Amino acid sequence: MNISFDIKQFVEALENSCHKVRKKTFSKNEVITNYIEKRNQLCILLDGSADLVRYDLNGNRTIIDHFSKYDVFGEVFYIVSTNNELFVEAKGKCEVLFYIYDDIKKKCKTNCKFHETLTELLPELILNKVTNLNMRIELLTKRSIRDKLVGYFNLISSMYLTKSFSLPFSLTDLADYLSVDRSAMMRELKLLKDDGFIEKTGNKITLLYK
Amino acid sequence: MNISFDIKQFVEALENSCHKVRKKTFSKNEVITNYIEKRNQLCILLDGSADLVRYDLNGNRTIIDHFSKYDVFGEVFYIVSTNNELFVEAKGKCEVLFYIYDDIKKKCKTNCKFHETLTELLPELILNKVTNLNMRIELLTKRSIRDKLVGYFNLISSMYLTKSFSLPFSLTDLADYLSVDRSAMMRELKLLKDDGFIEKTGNKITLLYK
DNA sequence: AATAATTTGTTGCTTTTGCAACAGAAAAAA
DNA sequence: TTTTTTCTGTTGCAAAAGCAACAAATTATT
Repeated sequence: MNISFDIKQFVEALENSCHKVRKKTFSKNEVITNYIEKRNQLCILLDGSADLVRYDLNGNRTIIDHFSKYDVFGEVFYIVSTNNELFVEAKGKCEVLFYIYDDIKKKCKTNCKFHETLTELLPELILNKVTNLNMRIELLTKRSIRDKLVGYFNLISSMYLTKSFSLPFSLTDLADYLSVDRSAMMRELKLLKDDGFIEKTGNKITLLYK
Repeated sequence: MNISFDIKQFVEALENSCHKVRKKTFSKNEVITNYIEKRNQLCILLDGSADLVRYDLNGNRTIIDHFSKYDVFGEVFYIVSTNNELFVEAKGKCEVLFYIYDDIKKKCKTNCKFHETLTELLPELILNKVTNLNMRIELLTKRSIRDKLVGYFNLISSMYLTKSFSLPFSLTDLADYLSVDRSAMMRELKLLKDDGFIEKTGNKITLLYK
């Protein structure tokens, strides 16, 4: 996305701020943070990729959100309801910046550059988030697995500006992201292939339509 | 929600701003606005209720979002992709404020009170939006109609702080909101009733569990 | 390099959901 | 008030999705 430059500014300002910011490194499958009521943490993924995951009472795993470089997450962006364990897990080596959001409102006495950058960039940062959430909702409201898959492929395709791409997810994770049964999704992928809509080798997809 | 006071401030500042703000009234079923690429309009619903609606290629109607007093909407919160007609329709008499977002960034020369209030309140406004979107996603990721219904009821119940409430939707609209077939939803509602989980008279629901 | 763990691909069977159609109730319009 | 329109409630049947189980392939770990 074209906000990466702004984010760099933001991160720099945050790191040089008068407030306490923690930076930490994680390796694959480690839990980066879990969402706790009222804490209002704001995290920035400086490097790597991670998933926001929930397990429901039936043991179904859902990938609520997928984060890559410079994405933001934390309770700031999510009201935590007690009956859902939410946590962010690293998909590989990750570098993460932690910050408590509430401090942003309390103006520091020295009126540092940090607050200036923050108030300027935060809305844009969050709007970017909103856009992602809306795209997600658009996918989830599709009525069939096929429509979800095609919708997702179109999204990736228009993001990378190519009809041929590797999925940023494993197929198992993609099913959890689209909130469908994995084997049913595999079946549908095969049908899409048989019907000549896509080509598929491993998790490399080529769109043949339009 | 507890942001209504802040929104009032916001609206006041907006109306007295140095920029062009349009206010307009709509009656039931009128189209308040449709989402147009790159316009970046920001709207505030001053009174009434309205739905953000999409019709897909198969003619399925989906209620993407439901707005009530002081909710914000517009392209600012949505990247418009060409293959989806998105519009907001009034569910009854509505009063709406229109504003073009891009003007917010361009600081006016006179450094008016408006910009101050705006930069202060906007992040909070949008965060509120994010929270709603996340709740929506949580509902949509539920794997069955029953889970979606129960999830939705729990939400309403905890919002109104009562186990007995009238649905803010017609049942037809609720199905579109949960993105499921209406008759299948009706069937599931009946099963929930038969299983003793809920009581239902018209669109008044009472939760019997917990 | 060998072993263990995870992911992919497939399938038969069951359950859930969607579709279509219709009658009655309720709400809106004339 | 009467008529028209929309919404609710129901059902049989068809289609889609979920579940479970397993082998093959791929990827990590030792």
